[in-house]
Amino acid sequence: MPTVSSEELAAAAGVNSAKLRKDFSYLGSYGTRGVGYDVEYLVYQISRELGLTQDWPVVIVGIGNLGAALANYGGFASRGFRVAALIDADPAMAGKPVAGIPVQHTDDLEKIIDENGVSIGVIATPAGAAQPVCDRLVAAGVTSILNFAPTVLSVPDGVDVRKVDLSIELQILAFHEQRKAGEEAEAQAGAAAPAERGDQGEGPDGDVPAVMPA
Amino acid sequence: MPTVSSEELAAAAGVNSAKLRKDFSYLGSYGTRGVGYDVEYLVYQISRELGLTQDWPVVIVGIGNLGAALANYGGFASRGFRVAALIDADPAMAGKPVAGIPVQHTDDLEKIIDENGVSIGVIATPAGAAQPVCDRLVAAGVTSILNFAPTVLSVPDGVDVRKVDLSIELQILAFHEQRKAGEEAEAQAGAAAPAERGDQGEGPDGDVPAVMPA
DNA sequence: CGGTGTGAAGAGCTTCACAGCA
DNA sequence: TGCTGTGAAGCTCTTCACACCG
Repeated sequence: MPTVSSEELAAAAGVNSAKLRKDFSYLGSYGTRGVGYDVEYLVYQISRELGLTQDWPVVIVGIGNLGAALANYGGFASRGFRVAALIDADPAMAGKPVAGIPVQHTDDLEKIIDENGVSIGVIATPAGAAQPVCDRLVAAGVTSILNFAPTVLSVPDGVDVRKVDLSIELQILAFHEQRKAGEEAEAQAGAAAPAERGDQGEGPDGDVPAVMPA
Repeated sequence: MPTVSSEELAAAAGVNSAKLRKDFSYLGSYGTRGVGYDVEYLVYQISRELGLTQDWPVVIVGIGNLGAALANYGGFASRGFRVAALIDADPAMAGKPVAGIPVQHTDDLEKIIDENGVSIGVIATPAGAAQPVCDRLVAAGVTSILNFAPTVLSVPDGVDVRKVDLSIELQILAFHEQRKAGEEAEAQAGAAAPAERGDQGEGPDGDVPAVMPA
């Protein structure tokens, strides 16, 4: 498929084609009127804009189950991320390979950051260790942190933190589940069929419907 | 702290106090003018509305690193989730306890769902196994699925799917990181100081700023 | 007086609709 | 003719500002 129209892409993504065209237009005029978008060129332009064509060395601190899962996650490499190092506080872990990368000890954190030119750190430690690890990462020059620990991190200005709470997604599902149950009960009692959202509910976009008074 | 004002909560959450009050008002009028909100009562009301006071049995399918990490994740219990069962296709895993729960074999999936009244399933399998597992979960009565596998699942109407892509958060960080670098270069060349977002970047809300033409 | 609850104004985002180009 | 690129309309979400109440 050498070219694709905004209509096709919009249908695939579940959005309005005008919105898709407007969004693309912010990147430049990469489409051809009467034809559509050249797929290869479009992919390249979007990749470039998102930073996928760059090489981003990252370190993962805290090699428990989650850290190991992240180290093994295949999706990183294809998006320009390179796991430069795995770091853990447990001396017993040191040297052990995880996902083919030997785990290094926390003592060497600063050296590792420096030598690899790392600007993005992933924290997958227990809650208690997160803030100290964060402080050391920042002091060593990391300016973006992805935090999986259930703690709110404080960082100086200029450092970005994103917190991932694995239970939030479950909670959103439970919320919808609860509403489904409520609507069923309502439908039985009442008459009109309740509207149901049919979108593909793609991950992190916080699309919880407004809560109206009962 | 028996009561709290919208101003305090808003500051803690990094949002506007008017928004917070308006949001709360959709749940009912739980505040007291001149005083604020009764903390305990507020917590209860919000918990109830979000479904945290209910018991949600969930099954986790695919007990690799990620599945194990999820099974061990402490945040679930406190939000009303109970890991009813762990399921894996590997016979060698069967019976082995993970997070204190014995892993069961995929063969018994339907029975497990049924006996535990599970309506929420978590898929942490490799990509290839996700759709078949999903189909079986749905056939067995699951109506909400949290998908960690890098695949888009197709499900019948009435079933909610949420897809978590662990690399998306990293990508958002990398995007900001790239912009920081760009802005620095700009600031050196030009004069005006570029605006910088200072919020706590809380997890899944897809707040990527609009991309403007270079 | 202090702080909620909320109508109204404002800002930002989405969709429409069509001019314009291959 | 077909589909992009985009001004303008429409809509939703956010913030303001203040009446009202404990």
